[in-house]
Amino acid sequence: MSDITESQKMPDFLCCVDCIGFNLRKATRAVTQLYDETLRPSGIRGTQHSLLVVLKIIGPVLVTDLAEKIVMDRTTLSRNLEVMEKQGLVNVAPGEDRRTRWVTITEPGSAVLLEAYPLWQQAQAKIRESMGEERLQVLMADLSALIDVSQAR
Amino acid sequence: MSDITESQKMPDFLCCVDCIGFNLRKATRAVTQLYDETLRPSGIRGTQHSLLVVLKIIGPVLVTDLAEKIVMDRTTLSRNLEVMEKQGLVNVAPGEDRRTRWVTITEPGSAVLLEAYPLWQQAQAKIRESMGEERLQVLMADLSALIDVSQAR
DNA sequence: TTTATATAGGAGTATATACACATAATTTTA
DNA sequence: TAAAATTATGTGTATATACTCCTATATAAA
Repeated sequence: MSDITESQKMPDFLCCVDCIGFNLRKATRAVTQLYDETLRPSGIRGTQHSLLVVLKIIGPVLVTDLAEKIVMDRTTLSRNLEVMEKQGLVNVAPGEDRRTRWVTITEPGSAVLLEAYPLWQQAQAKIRESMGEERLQVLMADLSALIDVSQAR
Repeated sequence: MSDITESQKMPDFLCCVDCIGFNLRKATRAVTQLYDETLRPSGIRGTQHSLLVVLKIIGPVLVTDLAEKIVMDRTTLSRNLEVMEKQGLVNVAPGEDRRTRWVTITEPGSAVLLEAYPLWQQAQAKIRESMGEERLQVLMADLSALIDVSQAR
């Protein structure tokens, strides 16, 4: 067998099905669907729920700061906030520095969040009870580590 | 303190930042960006790369079967395939059962996949070397378990 | 103080995602 | 075999995602 033949051999790509990104996206699709479905009676999705939660805890906050906090592209966050502002869930208002926008959860937003709470608990409990507490703690730490290595430049 | 006051107390939502869905999406955004950025010279994204890999290994395959295999909504897959067909990466052709469509990776699709291989390896290695092999094995198993519990009805 | 640079955000475009509904073809049932 | 049920897929609509380019504003430098 010649070296040329050896070096030109087509890989079988079997190892590529272990792609971290692929498997993360796959799991995220399934899990997001569970949360979305469970949250449906509240009228908001998982993404919106998470955004309201963060705003409730750390808001008011600037768009760019919020984006960095939740590891979301600034423009993605802007588009998401646009929808939620139309729905009356959040308020986006210019600051003293007129380049900036302060994002705040509204009173209706807080009400929806409260209404969604038992629903969110239900989805969260389903996973928690199946996976177990310790396993989830490890998973959370690993997800955090994935963010760190992915953002390391 | 009365029972009514107690029961009406607003939760602080701090526990909600441990939402599995939220943290999964957060990590997926970061990791997907790493793969997308690394794959950029090949002209395809992580999602498309994964799709080509699966097609290379198990194709030709019907749309619905492929969707189930990769835990993706059938209509989402259709939309993604539409783009990739326009780019000449895949072929979608009707089967004998005229309701069905067989999806196949094309010759150009295979070529792109081969070109993307070292790039994908680079992104994968970066994460692998940072996280370690055993930790990743556990993570993969946990992601798989998340899919199972999320889809359990 | 004018100019250069940096920062915050928006707009255009494109892919990724999925639900509700519709259609066409096949299979099952009466 | 004709009607009913099932199956495979497509369409309309909406949110989620992010890159590139652009504008407005503020800060630093000359």
